[in-house]
Amino acid sequence: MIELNPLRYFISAFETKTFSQAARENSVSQPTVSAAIQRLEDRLGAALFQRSKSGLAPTPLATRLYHDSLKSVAHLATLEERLQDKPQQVVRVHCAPDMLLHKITPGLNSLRRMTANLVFNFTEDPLRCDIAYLADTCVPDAHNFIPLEEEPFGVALWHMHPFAKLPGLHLTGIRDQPLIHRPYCPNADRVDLGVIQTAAVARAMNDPQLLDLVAAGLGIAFVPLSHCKNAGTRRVGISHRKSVFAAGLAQKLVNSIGQ
Amino acid sequence: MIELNPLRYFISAFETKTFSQAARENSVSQPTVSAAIQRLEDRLGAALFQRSKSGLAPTPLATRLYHDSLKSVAHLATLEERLQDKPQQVVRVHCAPDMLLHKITPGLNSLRRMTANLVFNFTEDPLRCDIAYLADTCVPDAHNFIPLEEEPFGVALWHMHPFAKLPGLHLTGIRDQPLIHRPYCPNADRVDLGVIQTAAVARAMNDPQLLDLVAAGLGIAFVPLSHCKNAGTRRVGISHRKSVFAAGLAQKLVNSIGQ
DNA sequence: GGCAGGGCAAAGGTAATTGCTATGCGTGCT
DNA sequence: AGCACGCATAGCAATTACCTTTGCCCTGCC
Repeated sequence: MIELNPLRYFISAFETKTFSQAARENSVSQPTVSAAIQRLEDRLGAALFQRSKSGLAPTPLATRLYHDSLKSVAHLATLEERLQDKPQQVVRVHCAPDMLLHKITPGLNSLRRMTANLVFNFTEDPLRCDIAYLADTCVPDAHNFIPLEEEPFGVALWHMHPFAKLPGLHLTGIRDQPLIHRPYCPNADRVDLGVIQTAAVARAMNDPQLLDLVAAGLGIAFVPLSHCKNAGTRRVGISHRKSVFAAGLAQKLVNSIGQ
Repeated sequence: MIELNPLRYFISAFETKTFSQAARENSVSQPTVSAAIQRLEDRLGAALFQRSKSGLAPTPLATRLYHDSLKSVAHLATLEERLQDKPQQVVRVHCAPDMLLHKITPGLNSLRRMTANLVFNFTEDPLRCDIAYLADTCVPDAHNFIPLEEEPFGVALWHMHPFAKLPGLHLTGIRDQPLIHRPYCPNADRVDLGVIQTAAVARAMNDPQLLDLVAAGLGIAFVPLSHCKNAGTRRVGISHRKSVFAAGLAQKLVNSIGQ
């Protein structure tokens, strides 16, 4: 009999492609996930993940198992709450325009899977919300915020940009580049303004939009390094900042995401 | 997190209304089922069964839990086999005309719930089948049969029959009663014929049919005691016989049914 | 090239869970 | 009254599930 917990660990691992993240999402240690998935594989007589040097690759069997078990596992995981007539829980989520939602979506996902009758309402208001994902420089005083991590800034470049292949980059080399501004970013003045203002080609309204512009080759932009995953990028040290969460269900999410 | 096994025990208990039968169906001891359901109730903070002196009565909560969890549990219970591409398994079942299917249906049920791609094909042929439910007096020699239990015979009476309220019955009292014959029963000659042949009012083709006739008040019949659960009945000691199962998946079924 | 960080696996120890047997008690049937 | 059956309790054994520590490898950074 395949039990529920191993399947939960597997589902998280399959979605995030890392055992460590799966462990965090399920509030267990990484070896626990390793062992559980090992047992699963032993029992099925075939591998679920290809452990290569650089990350995990799910096998076809894993894909089948995932799609086959997801619904039932999620359903049983929320059985308890459902039977107790829990009222619908609305969680208001705010994601600042200079933050990328995909950083917290795995956490939201696992939270929803474990909670019956849960609805996420996204809001523009960082004050009247249960979870806010924003830079610590714009944390409202009254709120119970939790520091998440620091991340260095870098330069986002079009993947075909000539600089994209350079091993490193100097600020001086950027002077002539068309720059896309981030007026909504609390650190915008510390990054953009100190370098060059004349070559501005656009003023975006949020970072996803901005990254689209970069990816289209319109110009370069100063963004947190983690924002450059999709568009080709090289980094240059400029400053640091912290990302933080608001209270409410936040602690669970922090456990799912932070280290 | 509510695990799978307790839910399986609960589902069996809910269906059969006895913990002991649930234990047999799941190949565990009765205290195990008791404890598991106790834990379930503790966790939910409410009773699932009303333990009265005469049997179990499921609470509304139990009904909700049953319908809510049945599908998911059954789905996950067969995950393993499904992932291993088990071909469809056809199990040919024979139920003799003098046996009542409902005796083995709980076993069939739990077997199907634990097995992926399982189909029961019912057949009239007691030789070419995987499971046969029949009296030991008609067991084919070559087969690997397993004795199930002995059960005494009795007299099936219409529930409004004047005899139905008597504490006991003598064979002499039956002489004048209209009798329904069971020509398909291997012991028919040992029961019917020894008593009276003249008052026969019908010759049924199988026991379910016969019991319908009894329930309609057409007459009385000699049948195994367990056949009289629905129609009002009083018993008279006549003879014993054994019921048995054939090989194949039979052992699992025997565990589910026999003591 | 050297160093730090992150991720996976293996080993050893601990605690909780799950199951069993044995027993007692109350019912119902004979 | 005696017997069979079903549920609950108690005490016990064994598995398991988990954690921490450690080591190794890869990657990214200086």
